[in-house]
Amino acid sequence: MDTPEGPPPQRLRTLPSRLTNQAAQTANRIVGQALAQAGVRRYHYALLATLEEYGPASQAALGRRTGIDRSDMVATVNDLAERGLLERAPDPEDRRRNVITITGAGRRQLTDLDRLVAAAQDKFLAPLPEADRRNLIDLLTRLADHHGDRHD
Amino acid sequence: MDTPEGPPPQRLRTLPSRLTNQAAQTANRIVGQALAQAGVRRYHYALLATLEEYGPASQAALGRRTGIDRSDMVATVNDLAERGLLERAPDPEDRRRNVITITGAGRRQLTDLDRLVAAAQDKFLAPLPEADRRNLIDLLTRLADHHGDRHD
DNA sequence: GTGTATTGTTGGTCATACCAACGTTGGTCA
DNA sequence: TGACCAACGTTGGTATGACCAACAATACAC
Repeated sequence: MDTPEGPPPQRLRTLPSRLTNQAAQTANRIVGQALAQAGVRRYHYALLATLEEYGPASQAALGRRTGIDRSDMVATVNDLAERGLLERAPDPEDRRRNVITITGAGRRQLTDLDRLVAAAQDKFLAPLPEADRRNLIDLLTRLADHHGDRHD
Repeated sequence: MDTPEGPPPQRLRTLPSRLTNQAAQTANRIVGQALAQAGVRRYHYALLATLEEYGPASQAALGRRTGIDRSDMVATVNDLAERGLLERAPDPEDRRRNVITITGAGRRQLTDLDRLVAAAQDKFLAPLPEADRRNLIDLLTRLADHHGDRHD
């Protein structure tokens, strides 16, 4: 066999949306595999990191910070609560809310995850020297800032 | 109250994999909406573009070029065949294969899609001046080239 | 000829990202 | 005080993309 691959068409080869997607797919594969070593997914990591940085918060507030939908947040909190990585308690000051608090075990788990995620970033960005990495982060940040506020 | 939004945690804010994902999500939303105006999805566009550029090919070959899985290719070809945008015929020279050929209607549709996709790219990259766009494409291409050949 | 590979196809799985609707609760303001 | 409206957690969906395993038919190599 000798035609294992042919290049994708010109039209797609340099299409920014497609390149971005490919990179995201690669990143997700690498980060996903890394997190899987600890038995968690991206949502879990994002939630633990947010809790540790901002302290206890309601599910809705956590959803706003992480970009995770309210309904998906329910399942994510369920998962982590079952493992004792966070606690869900009714908010006495507003009975509509649950207060979500990270536990000691959660913090310890987060430390491990940080290490795994950092290694994954390095693998993802392997071909780029430091200056290019900063450059990429800058460009993507500008895209995120511009599109961030949902102006459709 | 007045904290409708808070920023995501520091840990996530500059995480390359996350920034890449956000950008990809934005791109997919924009491109997806554009293609939806013509009633198609990304796979459909990729397939039509590949057919037009390389001419008739088997489903497996098309899958290799586009990165679409064989099984997903079946459904994609089904969709487009039903609409008369391509034709599926058994290959007389290799009876395992189907030869997929784009039709005149397919070419016309592709012209429209090209226009929609181009506009979507522009919307996606709106905050970046031309030099930065080229820069971004370059960086992402280098990532794709490095990760392209599945070296896990 | 026998065994191996490829092809199209079926029928799944998983993760992410959404949306609509519901009952409960809080807050507004008339 | 009561009527509305908004926010919350929750359930139960949907769509898309990206996979994987298995199968019968066919081609190819030895």
